[in-house]
Amino acid sequence: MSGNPKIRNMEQFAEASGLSRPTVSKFFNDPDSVKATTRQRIEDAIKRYDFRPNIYAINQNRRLTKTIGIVVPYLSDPFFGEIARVLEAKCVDAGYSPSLFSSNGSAENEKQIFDTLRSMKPTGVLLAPLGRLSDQSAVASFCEDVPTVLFDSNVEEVGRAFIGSDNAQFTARMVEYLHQSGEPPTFLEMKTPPNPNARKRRQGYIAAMERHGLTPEIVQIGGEGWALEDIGFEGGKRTLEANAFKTSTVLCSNDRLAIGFLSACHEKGLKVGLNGDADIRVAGQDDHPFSRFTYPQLTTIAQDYDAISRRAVDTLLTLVSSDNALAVREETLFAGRLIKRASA
Amino acid sequence: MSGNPKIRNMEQFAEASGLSRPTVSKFFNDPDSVKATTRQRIEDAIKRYDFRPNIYAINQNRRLTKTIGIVVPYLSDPFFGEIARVLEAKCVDAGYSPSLFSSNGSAENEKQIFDTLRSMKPTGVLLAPLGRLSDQSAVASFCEDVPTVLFDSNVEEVGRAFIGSDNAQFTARMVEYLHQSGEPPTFLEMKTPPNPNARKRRQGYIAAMERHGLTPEIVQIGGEGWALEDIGFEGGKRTLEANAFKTSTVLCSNDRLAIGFLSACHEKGLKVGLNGDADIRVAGQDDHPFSRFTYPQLTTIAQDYDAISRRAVDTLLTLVSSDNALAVREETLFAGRLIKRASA
DNA sequence: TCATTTTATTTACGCGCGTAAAAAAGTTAT
DNA sequence: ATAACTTTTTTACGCGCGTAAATAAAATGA
Repeated sequence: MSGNPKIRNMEQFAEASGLSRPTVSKFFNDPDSVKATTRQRIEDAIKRYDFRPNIYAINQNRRLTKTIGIVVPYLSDPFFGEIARVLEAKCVDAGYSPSLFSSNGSAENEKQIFDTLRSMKPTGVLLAPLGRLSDQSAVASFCEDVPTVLFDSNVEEVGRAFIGSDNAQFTARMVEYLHQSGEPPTFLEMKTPPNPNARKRRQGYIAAMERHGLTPEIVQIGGEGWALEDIGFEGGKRTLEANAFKTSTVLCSNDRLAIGFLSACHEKGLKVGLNGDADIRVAGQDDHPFSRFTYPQLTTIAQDYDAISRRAVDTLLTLVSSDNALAVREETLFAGRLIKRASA
Repeated sequence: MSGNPKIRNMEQFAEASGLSRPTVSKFFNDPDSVKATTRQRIEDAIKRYDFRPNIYAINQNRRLTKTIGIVVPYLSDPFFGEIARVLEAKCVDAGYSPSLFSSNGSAENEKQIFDTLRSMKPTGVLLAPLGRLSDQSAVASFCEDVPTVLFDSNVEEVGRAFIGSDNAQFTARMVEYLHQSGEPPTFLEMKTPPNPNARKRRQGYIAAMERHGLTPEIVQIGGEGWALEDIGFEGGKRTLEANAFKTSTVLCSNDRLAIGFLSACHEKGLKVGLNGDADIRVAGQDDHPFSRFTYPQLTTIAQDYDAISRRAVDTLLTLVSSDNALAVREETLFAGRLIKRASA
């Protein structure tokens, strides 16, 4: 294939394929902008010499960088890993080069990523901010500079659009189910959760309970950071020891907390499940990839990964293709689907 | 801070800070290459104008791109998520800009990433190849073109170095423990595993069993791809139904398989554990982040994440700083640590 | 203080490509 | 075949920076 390795730039490549450099340049910007026969000649030459234009030279001169930044708060979390995977794929499909970053739970990292992204001059950015932990003004000013679509966790009035889950619906649906199938749940959450969805979920829980004429029962546990399973385990253990649950049905703010809490239940010798011989029912929210493999399998509300990521990319693309003219900042919330499994 | 937003390039920045462009350029290449007072003036000016040189113009002209590519086979796998996180941090510490890619289990993606990386002209690349699924010649030719250190899964004779775990030691240690604490294990693995470590682990198992004068018992389950928990669950269920385990101690090729297999055991009503009243003992390998939260908690061998990632980055950096003169391709294998938990 | 060394400036070119304008060549319709 | 259109070529400039060589200025040292 690469018979002649002597091609070092577009000039030489154009010469070797018997065309002028501007024509070749035009092709690389949009293969359909040249005549079909010309295009064929170039594509043949590409195979023959396997030439690729220098991306740095391209990006230096183009206003449209053809690159999209993707930022998630914690890539080791399979939830975000999965989201990132889908987002990447969709960007590639749309002809963009995704560039992936994880702030790893640190606002300092997040700011550094913003700097890097600014200097990359990307077409647009898909950003799942740290939330409460973020440097709010840093996020806001970044979104001013770069066309950004927020996802997963919302920051009011910031970014061109927000795509996420309808957290109020999540908890409402789950409360309804738990209530009907036995007993209304106590809500288990962190006192200072790293993810801003937590607040919406608590509010949703309270609202749902009150709609049913029930008294909300909330247990808040300590801990900081993103080691949510550990926090759920430690906090759950302490709470169980203190006998602080008013009911024997627990709805956790998210699946990772629930996964830790399940461990705490096991440690305390509690049998978790829906059946009559069980001591406690436990439910989560998110349908985390591992929630199918807990024991018992975790009842939860599934986030619509695919819809969220598809819509996020679509929104960003229409945004940047239409001269950034999204009249009004729109928020799209997707409903969750109840996944009944053995834990509740 | 950004009082004067009029600075658009290094020329203007140099003027605004009362210096010449070459001096400023020198500073950005190496802040210590200019006099302390000059450096201070530039650093003040940076804060005042928050100027950052155009990375595309920089990279076009420098041979040393100051960027390092990181490629993993599956980012949604928390194991690789964690490795990637540590690698990224270490690259940043060393003054490089890491660029993260996941081939998501597809050789096609992997090749595309190679192309992207080639055009990025990175200082070096840290690559965990897909292994068996990789286009072997694509991997080899890429490693010819770009200084690459392989990690996690080895490809013979390819790349400048390999850093990974001593898989033979892993299985040997585990077999020894399981043997001494009860009964030697049957080995559970995929018939066609996506990760090449699997082969080494099987061989290690066989060797270890024979060293103890025992007959190796291997159960291979079907399935393709990276949904290892599902594969472990489905295959495990079928195997249990067929009563195919010769012993009631099972060593899984990796933790994710084990996590799925645990679910299969629960579904079949088997009690997993070390105690006398348990039906079966299950162990894994890797110390996957979730193995502490299975029920029962998974006994496993811990990969030394930190040592592997630290060594991988170090090796790459010395490699590229010493004119790529690593005399001989070196392979570094780290031993695993036995983590005794409740499942075995 | 003057000679020596270190550091900064001036000047000038190159990197690989985008892109605009005008001219040339090729294509299609009548 | 001629006019009208489409596509390609020519020419030429610019992007923002690296970098080299010669020169000038500043710091150091005895």
